[in-house]
Amino acid sequence: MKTGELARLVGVKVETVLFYEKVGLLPHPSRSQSNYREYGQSHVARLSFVRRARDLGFDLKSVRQLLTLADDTAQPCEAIDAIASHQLREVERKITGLKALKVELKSIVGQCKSGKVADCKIIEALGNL
Amino acid sequence: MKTGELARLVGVKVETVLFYEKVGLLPHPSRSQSNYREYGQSHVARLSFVRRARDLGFDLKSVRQLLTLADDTAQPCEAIDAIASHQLREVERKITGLKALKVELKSIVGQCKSGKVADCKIIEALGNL
DNA sequence: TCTACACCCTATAGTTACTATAGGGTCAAG
DNA sequence: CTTGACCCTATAGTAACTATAGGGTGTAGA
Repeated sequence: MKTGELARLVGVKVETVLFYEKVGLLPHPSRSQSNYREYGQSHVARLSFVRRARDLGFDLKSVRQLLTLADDTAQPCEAIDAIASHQLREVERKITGLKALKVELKSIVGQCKSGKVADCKIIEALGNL
Repeated sequence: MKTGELARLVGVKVETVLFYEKVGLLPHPSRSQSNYREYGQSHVARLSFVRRARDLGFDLKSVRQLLTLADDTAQPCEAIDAIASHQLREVERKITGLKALKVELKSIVGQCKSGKVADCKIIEALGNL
């Protein structure tokens, strides 16, 4: 299949497919006479892997590591687990941060709907502290 | 005070101060004979406001809007409230997404610490689905 | 007085993970 | 035979800084 079909199949944009190829996450496919890329099932699998990892919040560097590790099937998978664990901790850290943020925003919002900016609690909260 | 002192005072890098000036979030300060920037209390307040808003997750566009609105103290502050409410909804949306992520990552992590990559549940989970 | 060092200046490039644009070729249908 | 949907490459833009290069300034110690 060509680029557009692969992209549709996996649910990414054509440009993203090209981008992943450029940065080495997707192998260079063979080309047709007219220089069109020709992808097979292995490319579908690889691209899906990348997307799924990205959706789980792994950055491209981690995805690259995971792909490298995944290709060496005889190795123990502690390194893979370490990357995933790290990612889990990162997600937990982000949630904690955002929850604190939410509390602060909640205490601000709705405080001065009918007031003038001069007495706005939001501006006050941002100005002080 | 000069750039380094302002930066230290508010807890940002010198480069960030210069960046905020360049993009119009901080007004151009006056200059000394030797062309050094000279900041006063108003700059400290403005920079603190920007940082605090950024820490609450507002993007620079929103910060710009808030600053513009804050400068017109006679206006009703509904517009300000709207921006903050939107930000609150965004934060809640992100938390929801990250929580789902966390559940998935948790179900993966620790599944195959002592196995080989060939049987790695993490790689499996990323490959399928 | 010299000079070392911390600080200031400008302008430009790099970061992440794409997304968009420009300026072209290819291919099947009407 | 031309319109439209698709493909190609290369380059620039996005957010919000961060880092670098290549220079000037100001002051404290030898």
